[in-house]
Amino acid sequence: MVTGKKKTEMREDFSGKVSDETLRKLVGYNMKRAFNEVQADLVQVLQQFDLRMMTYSALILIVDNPGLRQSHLAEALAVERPNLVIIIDELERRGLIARERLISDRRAYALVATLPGRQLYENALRAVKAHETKIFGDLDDPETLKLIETLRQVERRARAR
Amino acid sequence: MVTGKKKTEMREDFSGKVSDETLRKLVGYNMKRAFNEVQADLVQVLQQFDLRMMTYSALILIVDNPGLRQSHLAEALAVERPNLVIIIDELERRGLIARERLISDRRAYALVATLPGRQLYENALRAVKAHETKIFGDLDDPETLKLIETLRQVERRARAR
DNA sequence: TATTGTTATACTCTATAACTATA
DNA sequence: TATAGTTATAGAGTATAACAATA
Repeated sequence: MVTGKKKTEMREDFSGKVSDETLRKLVGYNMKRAFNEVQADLVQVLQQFDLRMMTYSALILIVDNPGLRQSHLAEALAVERPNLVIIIDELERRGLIARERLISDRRAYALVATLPGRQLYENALRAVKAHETKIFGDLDDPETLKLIETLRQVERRARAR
Repeated sequence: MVTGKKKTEMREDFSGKVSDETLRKLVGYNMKRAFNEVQADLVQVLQQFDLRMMTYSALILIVDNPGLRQSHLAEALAVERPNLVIIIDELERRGLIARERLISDRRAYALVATLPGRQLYENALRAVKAHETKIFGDLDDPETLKLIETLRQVERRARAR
């Protein structure tokens, strides 16, 4: 061996200098690592409101779209219907939303937010925006808007696989 | 009501036009949705090689860093040690890598890729790069490099929470 | 027959505590 | 006493099949 080092000695020289160049050249890997960190911070923010990411996303869509059905909510959030049931159960049990039977189609529910639900929406949104500003910078900056645009384009292109 | 529509009628008008403006203004939500789609495509690509995302990431680092220890690999991949064990088990069982005891510290293993492991690395990497080019465009383009740089910056800022 | 919401279930990913063997 | 790897386990998140009520 040219370096003069023995094989077994070489194999111990990895204290903190592992090469991850190959992985770091892949966009997907960097997306995963970045999102994991963002998510870890967001989870802590939402914990203060006793919300998880999916329960909060659902609450937002229900407040913004009063009366929508579970099936439409599931589609909008890209969640399977069975998984949405427990999310809605939790929001309803906490009195943040209500299931109202439709007269025109008695199979379906119209989902509506309660006053406490709308208040929690506002308070949590303020905290989430602060969290996002901390990580991404001003949310109205051209650079942030460009990032969102890029991500949406990536989503579309990956969806059209 | 000004529109003249009854409440219950309004609550059915949600066929495909759910407003998700609030969520779509949040960078994190767009990251999640984009990554979910990218991941779904990547999973299919790796399935052809009987690899999952974590087994493939681990294989890459072992090939690129012959002799590294499991603890260093776990740290580099941001995976808890117990979860890495089953990943390494699988790679070893398939003859893609080997655990070699260190003489200097008989608690630790040096992880090394086998020839089949290095060959699978090459073949899978070719497929993964094709998948990434399909979704992100040319991987050497300034725009792609900029996206990676942005993601890494986001990762650092979120980590420094 | 088809659809809405539901139940049951299973599989993956991830996180923690405690053990063993070595240091 | 501390560290490397391991075991067991539990919690999320997600996916599918099958059912009851209704269309």
